[in-house]
Amino acid sequence: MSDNIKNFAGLEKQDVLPAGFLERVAERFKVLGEPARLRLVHCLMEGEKSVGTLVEESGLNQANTSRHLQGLVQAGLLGRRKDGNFVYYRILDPSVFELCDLVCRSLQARHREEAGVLRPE
Amino acid sequence: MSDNIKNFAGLEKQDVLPAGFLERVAERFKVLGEPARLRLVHCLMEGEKSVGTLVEESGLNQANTSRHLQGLVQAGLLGRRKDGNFVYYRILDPSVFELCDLVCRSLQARHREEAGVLRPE
DNA sequence: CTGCTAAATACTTATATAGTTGTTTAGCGC
DNA sequence: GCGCTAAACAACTATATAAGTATTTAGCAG
Repeated sequence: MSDNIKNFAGLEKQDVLPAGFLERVAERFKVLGEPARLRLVHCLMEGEKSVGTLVEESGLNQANTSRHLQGLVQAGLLGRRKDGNFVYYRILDPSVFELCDLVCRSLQARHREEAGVLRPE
Repeated sequence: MSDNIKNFAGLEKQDVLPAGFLERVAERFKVLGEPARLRLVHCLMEGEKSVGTLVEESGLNQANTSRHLQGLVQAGLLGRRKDGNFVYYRILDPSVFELCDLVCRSLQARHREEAGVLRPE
């Protein structure tokens, strides 16, 4: 509720954005802007899981699963743990929960507005 | 802090996600996952502005500005108002503020972790 | 009507990336 | 060593989209 919420975390309006700043923020959004990766994140909300498990639950094939998981790790959202023949992934950055939650609520609100007062479809 | 924050806004873990649900969430993230659009959003955090003003302030050319603004409108994030020869855009969905704020804080936290205690690069 | 300006659109090129398939690497048991 | 499995990687295709340029549309003033 402070007024810096109207800007980018703590930066005043008149501040020039640091070089590459928007690019890094965009990178975060971008990695979540893909249904496949979002699906993996959703699966991992139940806790740490192996790649094989994620393949089963997500419906993605093995190669896609692996690559998307890497993207999420690179973005700092997931953590990776190797145990013998298996590799386990988990959500590292708790902001993921809040980000998804925020978007969902916003979409629900918009949906309600569009539908007037009531109407599931 | 409720436990549905660990999922997608109000959905229980065992719930099957509605068809197209992840796609719509991803769409939201995707539209913010572009530095140019993020820059426009940042400009608009000061308030409603015309396309021309946004062209000046963002450094994007006129065509790109116009097209990116359209994407943001379609996603429901911006509102559009036409007045005579000018078109004014404004932020419609307040969740944008919180989303950007969240990502920024998360990036800052990560940056601090990576740097140990101190070290700009 | 003729200019003039603001914004949107059309068209092109270039790039990025998701998906598929097949192969390779790494770790286990024997 | 061999066989088996899990995960990562490579190579390719297809698609999406950002950027640039040029054009068109819309509204104003005269």
